[in-house]
Amino acid sequence: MPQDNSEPPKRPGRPTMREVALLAGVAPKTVSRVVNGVSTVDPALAARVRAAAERLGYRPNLTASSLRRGDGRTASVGMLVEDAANPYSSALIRTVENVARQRGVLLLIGSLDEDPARERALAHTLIDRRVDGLVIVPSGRDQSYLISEQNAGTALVFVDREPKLLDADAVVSDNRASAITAVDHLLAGGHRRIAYLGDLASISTAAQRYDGYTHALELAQLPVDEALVRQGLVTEQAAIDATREVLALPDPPTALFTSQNVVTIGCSRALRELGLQDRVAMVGFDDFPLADMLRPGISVIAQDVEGIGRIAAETLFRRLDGDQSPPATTVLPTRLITRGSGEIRRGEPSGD
Amino acid sequence: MPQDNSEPPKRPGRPTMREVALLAGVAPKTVSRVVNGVSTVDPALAARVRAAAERLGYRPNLTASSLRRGDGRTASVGMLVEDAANPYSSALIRTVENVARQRGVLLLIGSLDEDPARERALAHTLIDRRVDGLVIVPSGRDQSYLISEQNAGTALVFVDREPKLLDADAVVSDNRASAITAVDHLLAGGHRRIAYLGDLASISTAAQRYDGYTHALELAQLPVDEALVRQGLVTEQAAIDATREVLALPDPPTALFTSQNVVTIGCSRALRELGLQDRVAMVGFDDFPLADMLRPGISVIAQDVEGIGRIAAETLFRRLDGDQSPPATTVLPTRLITRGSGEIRRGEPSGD
DNA sequence: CGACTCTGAGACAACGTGGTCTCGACGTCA
DNA sequence: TGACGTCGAGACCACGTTGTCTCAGAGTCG
Repeated sequence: MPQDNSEPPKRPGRPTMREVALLAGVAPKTVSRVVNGVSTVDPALAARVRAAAERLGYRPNLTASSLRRGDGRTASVGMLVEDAANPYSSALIRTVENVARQRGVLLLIGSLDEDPARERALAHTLIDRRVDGLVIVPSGRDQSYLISEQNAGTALVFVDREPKLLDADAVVSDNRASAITAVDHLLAGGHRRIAYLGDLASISTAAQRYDGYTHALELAQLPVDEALVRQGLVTEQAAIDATREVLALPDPPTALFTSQNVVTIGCSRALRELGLQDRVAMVGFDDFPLADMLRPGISVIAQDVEGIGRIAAETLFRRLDGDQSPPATTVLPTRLITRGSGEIRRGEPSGD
Repeated sequence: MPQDNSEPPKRPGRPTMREVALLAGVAPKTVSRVVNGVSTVDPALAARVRAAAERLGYRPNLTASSLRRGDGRTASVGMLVEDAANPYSSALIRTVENVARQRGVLLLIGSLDEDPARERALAHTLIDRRVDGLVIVPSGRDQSYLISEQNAGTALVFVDREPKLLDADAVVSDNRASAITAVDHLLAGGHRRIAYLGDLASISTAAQRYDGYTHALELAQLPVDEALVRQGLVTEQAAIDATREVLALPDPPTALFTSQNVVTIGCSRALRELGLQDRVAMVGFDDFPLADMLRPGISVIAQDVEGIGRIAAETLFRRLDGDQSPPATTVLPTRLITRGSGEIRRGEPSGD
């Protein structure tokens, strides 16, 4: 029977089911039933329990609950991205979050900064917290360390880059084909000397984009001039420097293909500084905010980030719901968005 | 003693301490000691335990651990922001993550989309997972629902906006003074009709910025013309429409003060469409990527987002380390960044 | 050499919860 | 009316871990 003294609980720490049970005059198990909405509880009893819980400020302990529960699910999912602050990663996080929220699942996030050691360390920390699944944009070249986790029932979905030495679901863009599209677009503008500016060649997507670049040139029966290829550009400043250097060559490129966000922005900055933004064509990989507001607008290969995130999340939850089909890679198409910078023809300044 | 059959564990689920103990021929408690690096364990025994753990692919269960541990800490912190995808929120997340990582603490994140109901719901979900602390950019006007959690020992730090009906630490920018700085800057350019374009007046920071706007005008002995004030602009499109409307007035403003990111970008877009970007001055609140690459560059009041995030995280962990001093609000200064748009003088197009 | 301390490892219980089983009360029907 | 089924609530224990206590064996010292 509920007491009627109205002081708040003075004991430090949090009230437990036992205390609620004591106050309501029932067994802890009955409190458990009420909290979990089991329908066989007498409505009057349930009301008493709820009142007691309310009075004590009781909150169920999901940690204990998931420990005891049969399936051991924690209703949380880990997400490892390159850098939570960059637009691509944060858009991905938000999209996965949207899907997860509908299931009452929370996201644990971590940034890897392209560091394979951190990938392993953070993945393990997440696993030690028994997340139900992991969404990973991998930094390393070997995910075999996750095999035992996969066997133990942790759902794994890779995003942007496929897992290595591990058979798991992945959701990626068609990097090679998209790079070919970009370079073809520049070739159609009459360009014959097209530079490639990209980040670490060790990143598989970067490698695929470079592969597309060389392939497109070969198809056009053009040589790949090593002098026009600059890789390993990690910072905006590196991209700026590289752009200056290739444009200072005796026979400079008339167009640039940039393999990634940060590089694109750096190149764009360099072109502006040199006053060449209307004379040198540029197509970048990855869209970014305000790309349309620059003059000229920056033409890009846009990935379907929301689609990628949504499908990744859906794939993950399908696995958690018991889908046993063999792991598969979903390849999403990209889109060439023409805004001006990519439509500058050889020898003709943009009319913008 | 370790066995030497080398098959991987076939049992479904994850190996536990007991199984490691069994394989190593020790008591579970000894495994616990080894895992936790207790130094009193015989090195040879510890090595045997580690080998057994390795062979089984054992990973400690932090869920169970934190349940049993005296302090009940989970080494995780919840973070509720407006929208994980927006640059301000994602920068904040990343900064807090950096501090948290040094302590091996993980971040659980949630987006509120300015929905007070979601704030409460997500805060409770995080509490049910027994996060050690919460970093919140609040959406609602009442955080008293957190009082019991605060009493129960959950550390709380509010960011960007102070808590209401709750006494807790906060880290904010000086919104009112910064708005005055912005408006003064426009007044110094000779402007007398300055529009205010802002988002929901119900958001405390927006209200403070508006307050600064009116105050600056009053100090200059100028009237606040209601026709030049547009609030509740939540989307970029709303900002575009509002900009068009105020500029279509019989006596249009010659300068705009925009209270927030999305609004600033919308206004900037509208000015461009109208061809007025070099004639109408603009200062925005909150910096954003590429603001310097537009023509003219967008002058802004920049918050010290990294400072805010870092101090918020440090304050949180100081509380978790036992700091009992009364809750305090840390106010961080902002910085006016002049890039062109705010330096357009009345009646003179920018020379940019 | 016996009583002492000290050290390292194990036995035991408990953290907060939910699965399982039990049991009393009640209703039903022959 | 008595045997049986049903149903709601509690007793009991286990989930994986660690705090506490115990204890065997080694070391120490008068």
